[in-house]
Amino acid sequence: MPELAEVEYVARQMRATVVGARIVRVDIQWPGTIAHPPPADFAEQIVGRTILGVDRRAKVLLIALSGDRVLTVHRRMSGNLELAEAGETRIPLYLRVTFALDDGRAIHYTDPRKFGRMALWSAAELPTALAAFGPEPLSPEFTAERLGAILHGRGRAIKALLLDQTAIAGLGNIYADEALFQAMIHPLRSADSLDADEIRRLRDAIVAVLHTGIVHGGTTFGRHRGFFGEVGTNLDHLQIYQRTGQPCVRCGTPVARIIVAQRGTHFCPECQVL
DNA sequence: CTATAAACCTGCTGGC
DNA sequence: TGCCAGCAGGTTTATA
Repeated sequence: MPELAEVEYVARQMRATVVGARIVRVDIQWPGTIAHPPPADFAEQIVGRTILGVDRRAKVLLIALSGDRVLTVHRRMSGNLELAEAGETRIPLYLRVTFALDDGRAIHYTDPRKFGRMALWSAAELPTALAAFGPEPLSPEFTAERLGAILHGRGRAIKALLLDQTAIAGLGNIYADEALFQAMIHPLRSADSLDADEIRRLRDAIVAVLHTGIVHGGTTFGRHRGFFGEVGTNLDHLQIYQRTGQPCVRCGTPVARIIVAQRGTHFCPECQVL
């Protein structure tokens, strides 16, 4: 599923390939994808604008357009952005939105489950649209001290807090499980029960698993694809997620699975004790 | 503040 | 072999 690492990887690919191109047509195959403004206005307000940059906040892709507009894309569960080269006429399965570029190429947004959402904002509106997110885990401000302040006084399970986008931005089910395993912390531990050493380990583990994910083009467990349609290979580097019953890579104990915050949660009962 | 559930969707898996 | 219930999970909204 597209979490921070998957979105960041595609943002970098797009930055290198479509910045400078002008969008000459927007076709909306499934209007439900467009959250704001109404689909007809969305298309009309984008046509003619040039892509100036591509960035990311949390799991949201930010495409800066000329005229002080920003196109936001949240892929949710199954959305993908893929480049179609000039002359490519094949229409991909589950196509929801198409952005035709002035050089004949196109950006295809596919999304089988239709959970993903796009919106167009003025540069002035953008901060409000993104206001609820917590700190970026890959930014310099995400120190052990900062994480400690986030956990302080919170009685929730640490895994539930890691998934809370207003606490920390960008972690999803895969990388939350991986970070907790690497830091050797049980997912049901109360957030404010972590000591200073555990907080430091968790901070370092979060940064490490995200960097690993980005380097390998993201985790393709379900449908994630890169901008060129390629699969991410980070699945080969996961140590705990979806390994229920298999031996723990650290101690050999079978990996356990429980439900935390309504999510399948994988951990080693020997390395991660309550 | 916290927990829980439902809703949004559809492909896929497992049980019978 | 074929059918179908149930699962998967990011986010929002509602309820307790």
